[in-house]
Amino acid sequence: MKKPAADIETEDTVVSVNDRTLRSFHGYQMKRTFNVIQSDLSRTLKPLELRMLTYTALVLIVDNPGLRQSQLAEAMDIERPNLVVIVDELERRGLVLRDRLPNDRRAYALKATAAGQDLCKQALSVVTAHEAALLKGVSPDEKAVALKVLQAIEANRQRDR
Amino acid sequence: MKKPAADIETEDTVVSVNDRTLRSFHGYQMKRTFNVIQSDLSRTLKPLELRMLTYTALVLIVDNPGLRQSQLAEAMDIERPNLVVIVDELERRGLVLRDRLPNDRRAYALKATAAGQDLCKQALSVVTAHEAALLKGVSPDEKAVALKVLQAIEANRQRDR
DNA sequence: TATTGTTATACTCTATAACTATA
DNA sequence: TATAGTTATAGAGTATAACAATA
Repeated sequence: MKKPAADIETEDTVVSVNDRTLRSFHGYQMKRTFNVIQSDLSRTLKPLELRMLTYTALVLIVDNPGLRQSQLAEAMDIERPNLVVIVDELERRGLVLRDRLPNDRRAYALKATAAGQDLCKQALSVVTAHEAALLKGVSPDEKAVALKVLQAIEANRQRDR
Repeated sequence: MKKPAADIETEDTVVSVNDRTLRSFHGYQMKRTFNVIQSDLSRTLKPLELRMLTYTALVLIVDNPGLRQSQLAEAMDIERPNLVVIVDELERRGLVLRDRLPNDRRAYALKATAAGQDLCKQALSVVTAHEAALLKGVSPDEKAVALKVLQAIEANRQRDR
């Protein structure tokens, strides 16, 4: 069983890593937490044969029919080339369709099939339950503040300098 | 220039992705935010030839001399095999040493060299400045709540089920 | 037997350049 | 020329099994 990083106990010493330096290094906690979310969510979605990326893409397509791939990539904050294989996978499984836009034959209008909508609904329910479990003991107010901080960090992103 | 995911504007439509489903999917925002931290931090550390993982390992070794590799891996929440190459890199650059423990010849006691301590100090200062920039507009209270939430998520981790 | 560090390996995610077809 | 999607590719992070040395 793993122990929290704050104090690592060994048979004869206690190594405190939660000191001056790392207390101020939020990236450290962010990474640990993201690891937890990523691995727990992967396990949660595994029975549905979805990963975090394919799940996110599916939800976005279901909720935004007609979305272009480049819009979807932007919404997911990934590069367009990396989205191609994700949409490929969803399309191969019959969950989404690539329709051509009538007015711009370069782009696709992404749409979920009935199967895709169905799987999305199932996935949504297990993910919601999973997140509720992870956020147990956290009040709605605290959740809201945390989300606001995450969004602030994203807004403060330093671009291309 | 990228736009926020909440509303994706195109020439003739506005696709809202910030709806019922994704508002409740915190992993989505976590991932976006972690991407920002990861890529910004990589750029910040690049002049020092450090990455997030090598930086974290170096800080932990500097602050916890004598740490074993398995303890360090646990503190960083990564698997032991993945830590080996990280310590290899730091050792090759003369930043840390692998001393043998006298009472357990299987394990190493990790220690930072003078050069390692020096680089750690430099890295710490650029990372601190970088985090301050990312957290601009966020109050200390909000920061504290966010950190608490992250730690709660980690504590609620679902293991091996 | 169990643990520390290691090797090898596979999979996923990320990032960039260059191509095609359309605009 | 610019944009949408694609291909190819490289790099980084993560996870597991199996091994040697030591406990």
